[in-house]
Amino acid sequence: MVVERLPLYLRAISNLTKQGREVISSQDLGAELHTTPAQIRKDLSYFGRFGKQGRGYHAGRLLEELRHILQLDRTWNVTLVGVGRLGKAIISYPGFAPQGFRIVAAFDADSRQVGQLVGGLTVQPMSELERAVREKDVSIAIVAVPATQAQAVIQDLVKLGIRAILNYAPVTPRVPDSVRVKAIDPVLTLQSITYYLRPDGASLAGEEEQDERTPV
Amino acid sequence: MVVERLPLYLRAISNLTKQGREVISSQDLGAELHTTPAQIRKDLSYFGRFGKQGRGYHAGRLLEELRHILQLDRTWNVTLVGVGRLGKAIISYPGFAPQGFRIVAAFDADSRQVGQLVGGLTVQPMSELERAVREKDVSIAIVAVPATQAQAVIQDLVKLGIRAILNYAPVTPRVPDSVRVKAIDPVLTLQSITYYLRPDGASLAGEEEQDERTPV
DNA sequence: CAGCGATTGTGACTGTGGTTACAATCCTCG
DNA sequence: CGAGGATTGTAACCACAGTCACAATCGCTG
Ligand SMILES: NC(=O)c1ccc[n+]([C@@H]2O[C@H](COP(=O)([O-])OP(=O)(O)OC[C@H]3O[C@@H](n4cnc5c(N)ncnc54)[C@H](O)[C@@H]3O)[C@@H](O)[C@H]2O)c1
Ligand SMILES: NC(=O)c1ccc[n+]([C@@H]2O[C@H](COP(=O)([O-])OP(=O)(O)OC[C@H]3O[C@@H](n4cnc5c(N)ncnc54)[C@H](O)[C@@H]3O)[C@@H](O)[C@H]2O)c1
Repeated sequence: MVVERLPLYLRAISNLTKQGREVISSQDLGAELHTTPAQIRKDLSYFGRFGKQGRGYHAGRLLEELRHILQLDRTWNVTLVGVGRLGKAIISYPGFAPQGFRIVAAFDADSRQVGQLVGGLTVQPMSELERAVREKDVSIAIVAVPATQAQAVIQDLVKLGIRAILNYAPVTPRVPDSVRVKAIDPVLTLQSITYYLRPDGASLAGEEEQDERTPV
Repeated sequence: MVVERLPLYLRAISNLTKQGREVISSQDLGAELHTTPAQIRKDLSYFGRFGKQGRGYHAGRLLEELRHILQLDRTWNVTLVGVGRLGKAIISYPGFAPQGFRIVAAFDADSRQVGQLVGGLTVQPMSELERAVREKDVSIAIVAVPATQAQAVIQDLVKLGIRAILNYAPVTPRVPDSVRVKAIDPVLTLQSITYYLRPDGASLAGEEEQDERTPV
């Protein structure tokens, strides 16, 4: 949970730095991210003491520390499997590289996709996957194949030694515990959002709006 | 947290149903979703008693109940703002409609995008946004504009009465408490994933691997 | 250099989410 | 129709993430 927030902090600090800020307080960060300063201090203190009382955190220093904690002080090679509509948007997304994630190879099972040049990369056939993972030291894969293919593709990736997967397919794949899988699924997200979209903003869940509990 | 899992249950039950299953136990669901049966029972019991001891849950019944809880027993009209590379992939994604999310209008500020036909929708100029939201009863918006524009666009959407936003832009926008915002950001996701990608799988965080706590 | 305002780091507390264990209940089958 | 196996629902328990409050510390200023 903490770890999921650190990238958010990273982004906020980065933004404030670009605005010329040198020193940043937990208040500043809290305001930027819409959370409480205490939360931020607690999170950071979990990894070390980076601030100065009465002053705040030195932006550059904190950036570096967070990058180090998250292992973002290096480059990560990423491979993409499934270069359909979504895959194409992902490849040509310029947001990965500046953060140290380089998509170094893209693969598709469809021969009509193979050979295409997308975002500076030539789409390769699946038969080349193994070599690429090995030679290019890839440890992260982005999966953007149809749901029916996802489990099989992911299984292959795991066999090749991939250690983390960003999965766009609407499935919950089975992987060894050693492999981290994170899913991105807009439908699931929308499906939970609607829960809160009640006319009155009322809640459900067993009528717990009765604050006086009637003892049996 | 519970609410975020329900869509997962929904999907799993739906899958099992398609495989012909009529009755589903918490075990089955747990196996499918890679969680514990107890977790699932607890979650469900929070909203009511849907199962039968010794048997399990009736798939159809449970599906309906979950849909009702999440307010998915209706159609939701959605609008998309920002029809760039990502926006185009989203519009033409066939996964929304079957779950009751209909993208009924798409908007872009760039006149070169306006008028284009994408996935059965004609891209409209921003000036038409207000009318569409009003006339088509849109309460959810998907935002896929550049980061620099996101806050402004979202502010406008909120003013028009949008109650939920699925935000793809890498910013944490400020919105009133009444508006739900969920972000989808693959970079943030990758940035937290790398934390766990240590060679040995070791953890960091103040060396808490010492299980014997030395009392002060 | 003392006093002051600001801000951190953290101990203590709180609440909530998750796990465990089991009584209650149900279906089936002989 | 009774026994047995299966499975739920939940009470009791546990753990931990988040909140609160404050002493400790810092830089600045006069
Ligand atoms: N388009 C979106 O906005 C969107 C959003 C969320 C999730 N998704 C999911 O992402 C995935 C891809 O979506 P899309 O719209 O790009 O679909 P798509 O059909 O356009 O692309 C899928 C690509 O995967 C390739 N493929 C199929 N089987 C393969 C295999 N075994 N190995 C390698 N490549 C294979 C296909 O040739 C195709 O190019 C789907 O699972 C979809 O549900 C898409
Ligand atoms: N492409 C991806 O895979 C991807 C992944 C994650 C996040 N994102 C984010 O999604 C957003 C869009 O990404 P993209 O790759 O589609 O970029 P893009 O530049 O291809 O598309 C952005 C679109 O938004 C339009 N736009 C700009 N300002 C606008 C405004 N004020 N109102 C309405 N429309 C406006 C532009 O005309 C353009 O068509 C960005 O914030 C990006 O960071 C993209």
